[in-house]
Amino acid sequence: MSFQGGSSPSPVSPIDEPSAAKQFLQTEVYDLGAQPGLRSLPPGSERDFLTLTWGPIIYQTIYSPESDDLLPIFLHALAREIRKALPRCLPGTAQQHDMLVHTYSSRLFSSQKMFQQASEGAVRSAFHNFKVALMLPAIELPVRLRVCLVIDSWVLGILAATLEHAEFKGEAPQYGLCPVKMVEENFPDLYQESTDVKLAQLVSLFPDLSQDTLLDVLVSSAGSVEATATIISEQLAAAPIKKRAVSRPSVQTSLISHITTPGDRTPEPKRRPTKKGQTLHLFSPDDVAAHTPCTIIHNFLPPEQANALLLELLDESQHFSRYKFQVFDKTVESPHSASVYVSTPEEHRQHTSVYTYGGTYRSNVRQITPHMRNVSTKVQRIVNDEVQKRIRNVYPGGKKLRFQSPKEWIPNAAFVNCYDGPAESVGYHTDELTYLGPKAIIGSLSLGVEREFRVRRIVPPDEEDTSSPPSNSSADVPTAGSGGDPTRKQKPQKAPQTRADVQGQISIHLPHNSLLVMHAEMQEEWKHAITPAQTISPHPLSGNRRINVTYRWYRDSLHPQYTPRCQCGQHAILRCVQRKKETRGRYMWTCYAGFAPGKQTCNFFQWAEFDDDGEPFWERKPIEDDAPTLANFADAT
DNA sequence: TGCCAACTTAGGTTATGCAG
DNA sequence: CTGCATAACCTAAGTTGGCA
Repeated sequence: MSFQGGSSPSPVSPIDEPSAAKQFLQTEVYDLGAQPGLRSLPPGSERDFLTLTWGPIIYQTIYSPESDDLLPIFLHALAREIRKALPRCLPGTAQQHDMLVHTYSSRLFSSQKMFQQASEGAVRSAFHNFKVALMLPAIELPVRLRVCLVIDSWVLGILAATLEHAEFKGEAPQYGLCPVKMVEENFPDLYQESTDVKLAQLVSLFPDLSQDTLLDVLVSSAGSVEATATIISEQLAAAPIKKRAVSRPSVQTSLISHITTPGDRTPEPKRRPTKKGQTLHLFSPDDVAAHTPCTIIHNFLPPEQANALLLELLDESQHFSRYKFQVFDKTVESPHSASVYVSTPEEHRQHTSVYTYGGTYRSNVRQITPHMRNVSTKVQRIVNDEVQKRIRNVYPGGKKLRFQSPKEWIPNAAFVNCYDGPAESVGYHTDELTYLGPKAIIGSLSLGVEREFRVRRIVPPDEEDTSSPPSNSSADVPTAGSGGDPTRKQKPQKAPQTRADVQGQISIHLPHNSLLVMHAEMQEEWKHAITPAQTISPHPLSGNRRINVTYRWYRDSLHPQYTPRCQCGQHAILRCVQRKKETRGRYMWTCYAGFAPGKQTCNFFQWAEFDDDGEPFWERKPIEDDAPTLANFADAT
C-alpha cells in the first residue's frame, strides 16, 4: 500500500521543516478542521473522526467465527504496515511521523445486516451514501473519504494463508504481502440541496406519509434522501410503520490510540427531535439563508487572527459582568456574562452616563481592543455585502425593507458575550432597538466552543389557531421558502396547532470563527436564544467557553439626547409590538425602569414614528449644535 | 368601572421516546 | 404497558392615564 500525500501544494511555513510528512499533516489533518463543511457538522465523534484523524474507511462483508478471529489481526496488520510505510513514503522528521501515527484511525463499518456478502458495487454505493449523508459542501475530499477498503472472504483468506505459512516456517508473518481491496470514488456528486427540496422529493415518493414523518426520518438519516427512502420503503414493506429504522451500522475502531475526546464513550445521545415544536437543525449556509433571516459565513477570519482575537477576549472576559434585571418580584441574573465596547474614551463616558441599557446606566463598558478593531473592518465589508445580496435575492422587488436604512452599515459599538460552560445560556429575546433603530442589522462573530443559536418566528398568540390564510400577515418578511408550517391539516375540533407548532424552532450551529449576519427583519419578526447544551466539544484555546462579538451600528439620529424620556426621567426604550396582531410591527417607546432592580416603571407609552429609511420624526428638532456621534471602529484611533 | 396599551423569563408541567 | 429521562411548552402579575 502506498500513500501519496494530498496533491494540493500547501503553503509551508518557513519556520517549520518543509517535508512531505509535514505537508500531509497540514493538508490532511490540521487543515481539515478549517474546511467549511466539516466545521459545521454537529459536534461529536463523527466530526472528531473527520477533522482530527486520518486513515481508511473499511467495510466488512464476511461474518463467520473464523473471520471474527481474523478481523482484528487484519486491522492490526494494516495499522502496522501503514506505520512502517510512513517514513518510506513521506519524508519528514521523526516527530512528524509520530504525529501521523497518533492521528491515524481507521473506521470499520461492520453491520452484518447490511453488508453480509455485499458486492463491491454495493459497498461502493454504501460508501457513496455515507459521504453524501455527511452533507459536506463540494470541497476537495479529505484523503480518508477518497478511498474505502473491503474486507471480504478473499482478503481474509489470503491473510489466513499468510499466517499459516509463517507459522509453518516459524517466521514472522509478511503482512506487507497481503492485499487489500480498495473501492475508490473521489467525489460524490453535487448534492447541495436544501431541506425543502429534499422534503419535496420525499413527498413525491411517499405521498401518503405526512411531511412530519418524512422530516423525522430525513433528520435521523443525516439529511440523506436516499437513506430516508430506503428506510421508509423497508418499513412499509415490513410492517405497520414503526419509528426508528436501521440502527447505525458503524463502529469506529482505532488501532493505535489516538486523540481521545472526553465525550468519546457516549457517541452523541442521538436524541430524536420531538414531534411537537420540533427543532430543525441547519448546518449548511444555504439552508440557513433559506429558512432564517440570517446568513452564516464559516471560517470568516484567517485562523491566526481568529485565535488572536479569541485569546484577547478571553482575557477581557474576566472583567465581564452579568446583567441583572427584575421580573415580577424577583431580581434575576442573566446566565452568561457580557460587556459593551466602544471606540474612544469620550464614548466610554457617554456609555456609562448617557446611554442606558435595560433601564439603567451601563457600568460595564470597555474600550475596543486592537484585534476587535482590525476585525471590524472586515465585518463591515462582509456585512454590507451580505445585506446587498439579501436585498437583491430575497426581498420583494429587490428593494430594501421598509424602515431599513439605505446607508452603509458602520459598526461603532459591540456587545461581547461570554458563555462559560454548557449550562450558560440566554433565553429567547430580541435585541433592544433603542439606539439601533428599526430593522437593525447585527454582525455576530463566534469564537471558541461551538454552541447552538436557536431562532423562532414570533407569532402573536391570537394568530395561532385561526386557520389563517397561508400568506403571512407581515408581507414584508419573505424569509425565503418559509416552508415553516408543514402541518396545516386541522380539524375544527380540538386539534389546534399550538403556538409552538406555528413558531417552529430552528437551530443554527455556530462553530468557532463563524460570522452570523442577523438581517434587518430579524429583531422584529424573530426571537433568538443560546440554549443550554447537553455536551460541548472543548476548544483548544478557550476550553469550555464561547466568546461572541456582536458588532452594531448605533445611529446618530437615535443618540440619547434625542430619544424620549418617560415621566420618571428615565430614557424610554424602543421596542416593536410583537404580541398584538392588530398593531404588530409598530414601534413604541416605553419605560423600562420596571426591569431595573430597585426601580419602578412609570408606564410611559408612546408610539414611535419613523420614515421609510428608519429615521425618527422627532417632534422637536434637536438643538442645532452637532450632536455627538460614535466613531466607526475602523476610523477611531 | 373596566378595559386597554404591552412587556419581562424561571421553573413547573406536559409530551415524547425508549428501555425493560 | 410502565416508568424514566429529556426536551419543549406555557404561565405568572403589576403598572396608569385615557376613554367608552
